[in-house]
Amino acid sequence: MELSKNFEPQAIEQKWYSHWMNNGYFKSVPDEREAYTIVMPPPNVTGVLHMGHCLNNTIQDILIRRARMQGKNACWVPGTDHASIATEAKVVAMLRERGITKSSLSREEFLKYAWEWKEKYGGIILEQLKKMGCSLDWDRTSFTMDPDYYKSVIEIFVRLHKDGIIYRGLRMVNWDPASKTALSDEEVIFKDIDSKLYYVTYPFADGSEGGITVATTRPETIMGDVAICVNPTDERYLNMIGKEVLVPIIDRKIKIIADEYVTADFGTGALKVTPAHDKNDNELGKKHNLRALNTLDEEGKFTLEELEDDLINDTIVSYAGVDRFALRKKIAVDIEAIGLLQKIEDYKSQVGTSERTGAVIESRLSLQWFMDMKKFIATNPDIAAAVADERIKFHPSKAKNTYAHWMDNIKDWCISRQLWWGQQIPAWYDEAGNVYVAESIEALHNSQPETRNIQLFQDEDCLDTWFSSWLWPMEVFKGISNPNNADINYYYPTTTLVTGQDIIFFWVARMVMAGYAFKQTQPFKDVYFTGMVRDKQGRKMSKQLGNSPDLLGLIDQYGADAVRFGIMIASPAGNDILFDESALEQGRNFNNKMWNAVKLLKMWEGRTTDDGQLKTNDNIGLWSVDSGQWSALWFEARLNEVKSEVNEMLNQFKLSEALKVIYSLIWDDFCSWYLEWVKPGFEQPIEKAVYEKTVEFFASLMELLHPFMPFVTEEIYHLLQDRTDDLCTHVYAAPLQADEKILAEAVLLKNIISGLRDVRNKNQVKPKETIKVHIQTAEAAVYKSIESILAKQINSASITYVNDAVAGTITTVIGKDKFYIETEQPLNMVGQREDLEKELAHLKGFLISVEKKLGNEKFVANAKPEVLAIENKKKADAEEKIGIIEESLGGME
RNA sequence: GGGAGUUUAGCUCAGUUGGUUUAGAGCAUCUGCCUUACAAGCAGAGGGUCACAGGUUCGACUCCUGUAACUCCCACCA
Repeated sequence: MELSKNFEPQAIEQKWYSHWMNNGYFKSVPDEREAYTIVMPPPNVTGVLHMGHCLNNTIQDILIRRARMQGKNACWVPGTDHASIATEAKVVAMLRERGITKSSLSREEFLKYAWEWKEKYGGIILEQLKKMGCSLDWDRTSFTMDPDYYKSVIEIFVRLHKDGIIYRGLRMVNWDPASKTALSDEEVIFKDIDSKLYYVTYPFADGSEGGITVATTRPETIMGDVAICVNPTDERYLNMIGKEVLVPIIDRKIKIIADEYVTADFGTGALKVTPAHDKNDNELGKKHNLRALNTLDEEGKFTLEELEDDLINDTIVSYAGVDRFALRKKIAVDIEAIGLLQKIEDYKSQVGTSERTGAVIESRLSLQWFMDMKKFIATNPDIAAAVADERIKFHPSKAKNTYAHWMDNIKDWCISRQLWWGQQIPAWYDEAGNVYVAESIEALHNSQPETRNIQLFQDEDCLDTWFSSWLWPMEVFKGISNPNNADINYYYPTTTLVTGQDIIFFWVARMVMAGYAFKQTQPFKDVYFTGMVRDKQGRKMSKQLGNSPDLLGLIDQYGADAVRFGIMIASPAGNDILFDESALEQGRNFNNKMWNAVKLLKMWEGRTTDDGQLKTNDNIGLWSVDSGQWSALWFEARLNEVKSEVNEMLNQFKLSEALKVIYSLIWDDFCSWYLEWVKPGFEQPIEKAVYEKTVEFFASLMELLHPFMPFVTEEIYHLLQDRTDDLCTHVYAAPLQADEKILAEAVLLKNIISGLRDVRNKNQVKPKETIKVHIQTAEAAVYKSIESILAKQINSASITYVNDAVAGTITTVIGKDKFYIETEQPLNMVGQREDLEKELAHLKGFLISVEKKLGNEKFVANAKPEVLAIENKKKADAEEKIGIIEESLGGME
């Protein structure tokens, strides 16, 4: 079979993914093995794959593939989230394009469109994950609005309501005027926004001279002002407390009141109180028994509805329906016209915006459903404790603090949304305003038969998306809808959760709560937090900036393995990653490197000589070692060494480092050293035992790399020799103890090869020119096992051992041995001297630092004996080397 | 305003409880090679007073204090 020049990923990716699927390798059913479970953070049902998903799912696939190869029962559950607000916004936008407004539709009609949309776009992201090689158990694909899932969410609501944890109340909520719904605190993102501070004077109501001036960023809310508040100790205003002033434009009489809450040194020290439009003002209003006059409708437009009829004038009427931001400017102009605007200052303030729509949030008094979180958490102390005591382990652990802080300061969760796409709140109202909560209308009728005769209306609102996704790790296994089934008992608690730090509150914390509250145990054991994927300059990836690469395009261009490599190689755990396309090139080059190694082996395949079994280390005498066999023994040891290292790193979730180590093992140790050492001369045969060992090594390397780069490794695994099994389900053998002695010998050999190549380079000895090497060493025996490799690697015609300097040669010192290199080149004595002198200076400097340490009585008295021994050895070594170099320099006179 | 984190080579990062030859890797750079697996490659090299200032210690990249810069989280002083 002729192999292509370079690795061509496209065809083989398709081939292997189908093969794995056809063999059902990703399917999991409970059995006697240990389970390794990951539930995928469900992407938004209408989303498309971006770099964040790529990172996240690559990590999950690495973990799940490794677990599978460790012989565990690996189960990775895919699925999507209905993403209430995000999806509804998209459906509304789609309808608008078709000339349909949401308000013209009934709930049923709207949901029909939404489901159509979901069916059309819902699967896209999951299909894209297949292209990345994700080994998900597709039969378990779940959706947060599947019938059973829906039922479970409702059931939990009812349960928590019964327990008095869910309640309905009129509260100040975060209102998103763009999507016309309430939001939870977590969905509000504060941004620094340049705004203005308007200084507005409220004249005294009794007609006396002057008035009180307030500084406000929101003049558009003055029609809702019900008081002016000052600090009771503020001497400027002492005599005004209790006086009445007129609200500009509307001329409402309001009192000047005093409260500690107001800080005297901000603005003018006087605050206008608008209880309907500000959380703090609302608190203040409650305390002082003030009315809350709402002047903005659900879209953030001015409304006169709650204003006193007798105060409404033409100006105010003209404001009706004007958007809050336009109104702000308008009112500023109007107040200036009546001489009450003192000045306008530039001001930077933190403004809350909607996480989804970006709209500026209004604080709005609204009747909503809430969860009393303090009460809820109190039902199970493990919720806070499990993370603190690392029953649930966060990686990186610093996320623990964030979690703890949030738990300590937890506030009630607003769970109702004025949306249709989602689980409709299972509450019914009668005309008298009584509330009935039940799983369904039938359940309600059954439990309270008298309700059959009452006209009931179900709450129009639906639940926050996160109120369904917090059940994800259990309900994907039907843990709520069908408790104690075989799956939930086997797979739950799940093993590892991989997710972004940005949803630690939205999702991670709430899953922990749900886990303990509804299943009495933790939802997962480890949480691996990924950072954010940023561009090369460290900017967030966003559509606006256009710096978000087209993932499928990248997969086409570089191959899925290269993309996986590229995103993982520079991905420190828990830190943001700066995505750079050159990392993908590195991945592609790596593919080619391995591909070419296969080609090399294929060339050897038909040219083996059968020279019996490979000798074991024990029966190799130093004086009769074959270089190929020695190399094989070395690589075996090296492989075992790295396998243990990688294993340890992966246990600690150091995925990026593990990949680096494997990369270097394959590229440097295997390709650059090992293959070159065992490579036969041109058209020469290779010893069969060595060839077979080499194939075995290569397969082991593919095994090690497979979780990271599944396609290329599976392909090579099969190319190396005919197989009846697949790498995908291959189970790792435990690594053996590495032979330390041969590892040390190899380090020496590598150093000498590099050192002598450097000498060749510096003396401009052409690569093709052979040299002769004479070694002056006290331990010639060690060299015997490696001399044939050494000779080949430095293109030396011979290696001989001498006891004295050889005249007319290039002299160099490596370790404690002297090397004399015979070449046809004219000798560059000056260069050599310089090199040796440089080395000598370095050693002398080093020796001084060691001697200084050893000369220090306190050091000798305090240092541990082993440290002292090391220092003494350093000193002896340095002195010995200095002696050797000085001798060499002397010989060069 | 409070809290957490980061600062090591041009770039991205390792550096485990203070001592392991006066700091390691990848990428990039430079030099030499079209050597028969691979120029998307091979061989070799250069490059860091470990952010700054103090302190503890026989000894500090590592521990402590302070400073600076950056990042993130929390908190609606209008």
